[in-house]
Amino acid sequence: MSGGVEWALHCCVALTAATEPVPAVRLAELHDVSPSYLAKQLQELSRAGLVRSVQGKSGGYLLTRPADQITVLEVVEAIDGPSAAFVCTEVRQRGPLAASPESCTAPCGIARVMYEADHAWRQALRRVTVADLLADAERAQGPQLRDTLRGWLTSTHG
Amino acid sequence: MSGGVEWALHCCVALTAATEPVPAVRLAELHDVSPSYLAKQLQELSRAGLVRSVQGKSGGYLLTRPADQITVLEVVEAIDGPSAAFVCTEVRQRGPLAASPESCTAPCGIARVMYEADHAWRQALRRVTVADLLADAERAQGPQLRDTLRGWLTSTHG
DNA sequence: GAAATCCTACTCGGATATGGAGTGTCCGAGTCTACGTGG
DNA sequence: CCACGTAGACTCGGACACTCCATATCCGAGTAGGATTTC
Repeated sequence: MSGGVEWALHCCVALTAATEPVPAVRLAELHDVSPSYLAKQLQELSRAGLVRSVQGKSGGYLLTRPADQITVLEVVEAIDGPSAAFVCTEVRQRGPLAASPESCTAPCGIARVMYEADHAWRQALRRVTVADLLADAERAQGPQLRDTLRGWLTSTHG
Repeated sequence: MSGGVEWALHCCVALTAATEPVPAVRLAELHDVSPSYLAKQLQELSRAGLVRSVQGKSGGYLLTRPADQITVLEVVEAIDGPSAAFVCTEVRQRGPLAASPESCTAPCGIARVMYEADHAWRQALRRVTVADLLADAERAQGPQLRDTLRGWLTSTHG
């Protein structure tokens, strides 16, 4: 899995506390990561429609939906792509003992197991929203976290 | 996910029907894949203890356990490695609003979601055994598949 | 005929090149803000 | 005092290098089997 997924999720959580657009540079500073690379991730989130980009002097990024309507799965798929990790190359139809094409209408057992596992994985990611992530962080670091975040995001930095 | 996982699984299913060691070259011919690359996958299966290698003139590979005692997860982990896809870099402890180390004894919400999803994925793969895969293939291609495989694997080829 | 020996051929195992995707970076196009100016 | 125009600076967006891992391959170490030779 791409490492940028973690950054993107953290950014979504931070944007939950934002009331005005937050530039990519500020999000990068908040998390102490490479600004130029984070910009790429945010770009992908923008393409996926999860965040809205505002151009101009006081521009930046903003969530397009309430945090409880953005699932972790959506963020992951925005960065890593929506395609499944396993791709069946139809090995059963190759070689000297190849199965007849008409007996291969349904995916083979191997592919089916992989697809089911992939489905279970996605299901687990779909169950959790960005709002849940923020709530968890508040539980660990104190309920004032949201306000602290908002304050830091909106304040002007040297 | 590594594409070799598919090959390895097909090989395990084929080895289910084998009564004597099957060389890597024959398995490659059976599935019409690159012999030298398949050899690497079988080597990893051997390292993981799923198959036993027999050297010498009529050597090859053999399952070390009954097929109903080999889960798909074991094969996947043998090829792709046992480590989880997601690695938490502890972003929460970095930057100007870093969380205090003592409040980070438990994994953060993001990591937890990822680990749970990973667990669900592995659980789904653990439920299915190589024997199940063979049974499924027999259901699709006919019950004589196992004998056909054994015959082809043991016969001498040009 | 049987046993010991040697040779051959075949097997796996690890070390070795290559390609593509992920990683990381940069600069240009676009646009909002703010200031200055004129009425 | 207000409206307008212009300049400026800041933003995102896409195009451009680099690195690392998955892919693909090869050759050497080791061994079982069989043929040969000898008793």
